[in-house]
Amino acid sequence: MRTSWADAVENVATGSSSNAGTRGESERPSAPTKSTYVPPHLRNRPPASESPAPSLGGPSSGNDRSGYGGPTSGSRWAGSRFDYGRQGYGGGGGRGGGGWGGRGGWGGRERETNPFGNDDAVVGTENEFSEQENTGINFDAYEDIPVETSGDNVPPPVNTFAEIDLGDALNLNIRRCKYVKPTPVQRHAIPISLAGRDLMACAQTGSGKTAAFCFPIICGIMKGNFPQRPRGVRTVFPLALILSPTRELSMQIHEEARKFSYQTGVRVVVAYGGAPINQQLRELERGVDILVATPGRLVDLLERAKVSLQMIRYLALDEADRMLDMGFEPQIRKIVEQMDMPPPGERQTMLFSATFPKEIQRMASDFLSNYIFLAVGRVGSSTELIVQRVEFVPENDKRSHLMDLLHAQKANGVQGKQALTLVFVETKKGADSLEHWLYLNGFPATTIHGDRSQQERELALRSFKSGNTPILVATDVAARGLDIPHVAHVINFDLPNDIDDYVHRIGRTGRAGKTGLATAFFNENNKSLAKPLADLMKEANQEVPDWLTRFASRASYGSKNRRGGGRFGGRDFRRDPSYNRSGSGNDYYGGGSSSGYGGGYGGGYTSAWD
DNA sequence: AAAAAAT
Repeated sequence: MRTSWADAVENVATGSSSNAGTRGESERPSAPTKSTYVPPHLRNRPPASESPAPSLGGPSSGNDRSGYGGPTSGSRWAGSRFDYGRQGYGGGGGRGGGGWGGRGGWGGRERETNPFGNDDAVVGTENEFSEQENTGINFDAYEDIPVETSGDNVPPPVNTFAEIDLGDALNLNIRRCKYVKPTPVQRHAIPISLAGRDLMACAQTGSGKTAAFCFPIICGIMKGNFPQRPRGVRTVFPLALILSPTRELSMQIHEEARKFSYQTGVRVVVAYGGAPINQQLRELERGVDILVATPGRLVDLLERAKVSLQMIRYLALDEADRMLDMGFEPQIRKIVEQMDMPPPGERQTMLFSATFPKEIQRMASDFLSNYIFLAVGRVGSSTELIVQRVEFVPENDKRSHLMDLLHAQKANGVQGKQALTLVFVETKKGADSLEHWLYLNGFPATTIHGDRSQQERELALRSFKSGNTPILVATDVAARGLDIPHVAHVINFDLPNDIDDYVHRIGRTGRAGKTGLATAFFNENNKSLAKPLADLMKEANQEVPDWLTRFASRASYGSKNRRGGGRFGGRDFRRDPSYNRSGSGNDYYGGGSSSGYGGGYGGGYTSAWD
């Protein structure tokens, strides 16, 4: 195991007297031991979370679908739940049960862990988990977000969760999550999916889309009557599949989905690379309704015939543009088109993407059936609650400049803890060397990037979230999708080449109703970003320094040729007159660029943030 | 050019 500066620094920060840098995760109090494995998403939980909360829900048997018992008294879903025959060996269900296949759900004596942690502490603790409950949803920022839908017979949006019949169990979890009202993407997407329609949604991270696709899936699985799934074989048959680009994002979706599905009897399992596959296999064999996965690991599982997609009724692709950008298209096509997944029309498919370039359009045509297009405008929080600053910093001055910022930040600490600062750099090597340098200078920093082991990545993220190492140096692995509450300051130590990456990065702050600060170090190497950056800042009512305006006006640094008009990530290309299904390569977004998505963001690309 | 993702 690699010795990490993060470990060393974390120990310093927590006052540990153990030998810096040698104290591995296995020695942490709540860490897994060799005898009892605790999956990543359950580690570091307060002990209270291990037992069901008496105040909410029913007795522990309320999660037990494999027993002989009739409906459990605690669950208001008892009646309907036990009607659809998923509880194994012919319990009280009127449909002559056994439909659960004996291996799904929370079998045997097993108890469902309470994903909310200590329910008694829901109000006003400093517990890091209760802080995460309202993951990044800033409801007030949603009032005037523009939304556009198109397609045949679009179901009308709802204004409250109560208008939708999601069922008592799910409603209770929504309350536990402290969601008071649906976000725009939820208001539109949930009725669409509940109506059984396919959906192509352009929406940003932080718009509440995880719930938007999870609620209908969970609801559908609870209410649905599915054919019996084979048992006694080592292959499992999930009913829903959620694909996402990064491991951390998959973990995060899994954590959220577990909250939404708590005590519904719906079991969510996550599978991603970098973690031992055997533990994930064990989780799968204990039953899975919803599988959350990264593409690589899922392909592995499919090739080993550990997972079959034959029973998939719901497919959700999250951050689809990101997945394409990362070269996952072949794997995604293999999963969706070349394995045993039911074709479009026989499953319900939801495709989420921040942008809508040609490749995504093609994917939408291939994966979706008579879909509804939904575009949600940018979330106000990302631009209005974030103060953006750009400073001209030559390459060689970056470190000392960073030090100045961090010193200033130190003064802003609350409760003896420094405010969380996320520092983005361009390369993995750069991340390590900056972290090392910060460490040498007495700053408690850790780092997250693709060259670190999954264990190190997860440790770094936890350590950052908890405030033990309040400085996180990151590559773009952390740019999108990750929800880290309470990041006070995002520093673009190295600016990205693409304005959308910039937007995603700064979107790590200004979440959950908090204001945020974003500082960027700009120099000659970032010329190409000058114009889009100046435009973006202007539009967000930020102060644009004169020198940046001058850089920007010198324009023509490969002008990005953005289209699509303003506020949306894209538009329904089916509405365009030039669109025809025979597909002559007539590219709505074309702009004459021959470069595809993989060839860098050329003309075929439209930003959600233009 | 870099990053991410299966072993």
